[in-house]
Amino acid sequence: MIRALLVDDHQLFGEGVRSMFKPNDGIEIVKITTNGNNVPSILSEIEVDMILMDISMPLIDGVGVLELMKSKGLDVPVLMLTMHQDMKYIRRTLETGAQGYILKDASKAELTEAIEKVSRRENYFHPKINNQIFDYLRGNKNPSEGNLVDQLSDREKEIIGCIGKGMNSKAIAEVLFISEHTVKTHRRNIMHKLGVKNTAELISFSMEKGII
Amino acid sequence: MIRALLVDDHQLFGEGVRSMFKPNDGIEIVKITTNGNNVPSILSEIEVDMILMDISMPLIDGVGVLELMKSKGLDVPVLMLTMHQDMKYIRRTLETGAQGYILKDASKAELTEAIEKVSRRENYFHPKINNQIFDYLRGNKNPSEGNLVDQLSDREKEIIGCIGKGMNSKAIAEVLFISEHTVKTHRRNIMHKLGVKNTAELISFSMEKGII
DNA sequence: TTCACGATACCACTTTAGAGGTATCAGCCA
DNA sequence: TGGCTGATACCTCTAAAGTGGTATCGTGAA
Repeated sequence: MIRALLVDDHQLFGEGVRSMFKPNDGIEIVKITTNGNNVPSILSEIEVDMILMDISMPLIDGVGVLELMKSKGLDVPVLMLTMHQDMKYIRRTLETGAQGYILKDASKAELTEAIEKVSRRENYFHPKINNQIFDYLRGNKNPSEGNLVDQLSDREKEIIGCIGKGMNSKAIAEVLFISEHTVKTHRRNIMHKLGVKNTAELISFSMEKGII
Repeated sequence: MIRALLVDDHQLFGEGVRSMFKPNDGIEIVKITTNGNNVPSILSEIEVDMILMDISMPLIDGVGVLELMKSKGLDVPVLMLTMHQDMKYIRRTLETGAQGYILKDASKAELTEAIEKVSRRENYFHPKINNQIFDYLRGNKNPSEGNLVDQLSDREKEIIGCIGKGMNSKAIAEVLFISEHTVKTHRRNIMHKLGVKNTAELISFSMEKGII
């Protein structure tokens, strides 16, 4: 019996997956948490063979939880679970050391296979994203290109959020209690880091990446 | 026993929800489809008491399915199921006649209550969005404000797409073989129609609405 | 057949964004 | 300690966006 911890902010999804596995499937979701920050304390209390983790979550995202685990020396194989069939997410995941990647539109059979493999510390990639993985491994050996988002500071993400709401530099300066010059400097740095030409591209990029 | 049809492109979620309901819950997911276009033919084959429908789906979105059902005179109560705690989605849903709205981070108990109510043709709104609903009903009795997106012409949507790619007015003019002046006029009209202040807000609004 | 509307185009003007710099200061890590 | 980085701030200048108009032309609906 493979004991799994499920980390997902969507209660329905979590409970659904839990009740999907019957005893003879060889898999049991022993615990569900909707807050990734709880993962370390849960791992200290109960023993699990692998973690099924959603990538996009409000308090701390899946990649954040992976990093948190790493920093605490917790070494449990992780299968990332997400809706985003998006190379940008997959890159971030691979770079932080997830064991596998599966889409939420996978079937039960695929999920079962993925959980089994990951619990044995084998890699699993959902067929739909395999090609993207190969492309990734072939091209771009340059890690600096991969996780553009991680290069952003919290302040910069905050600024992006304001821009997305339609605020101009002056308005942002007022709510953040900083100078308009500073806001403009931040905007410039952000655009340079993300490699975008203008505000429009910045916003569409940021929304795709999930920064907003 | 309430017989429900589930429309969701995420197989795992669907199978999860299906196996979550035991016979004594009084609810049975009798059919799952990942393609909303199949709903009319399914309804002609099997009888269901209500439909559980995801809003954001690739081929045809939840609102599209509702409209499709309406056009075919199919009258089955629909509970919309989504991750978006976003008034913009809720408006579209209500305007096309959904019976209820529940978030994917709801609990099983909440989902059960929602399904029961909707199957009896009562309205259900997830507690988290109740306040938003009330605000909506209080203000804005003006239906023309609701579906801003529909007011956009195809040309205007095309322009929005270009802006989202980071193109400026000049570049857009070149690829569309029109004058830069014309592009600027379109931008102005678009922003006026959508009620946004600047490009940043235009893009974030458009991406939320799914125009891009 | 008017009439409304979308697509097109132009002018003049103000505001904002964007790009080129430079610089200080606090915190963190080797 | 010394270097790196993020947050802050300022200056200058150009390019672009945004705002105020007006106007023609075709198409499809009333």
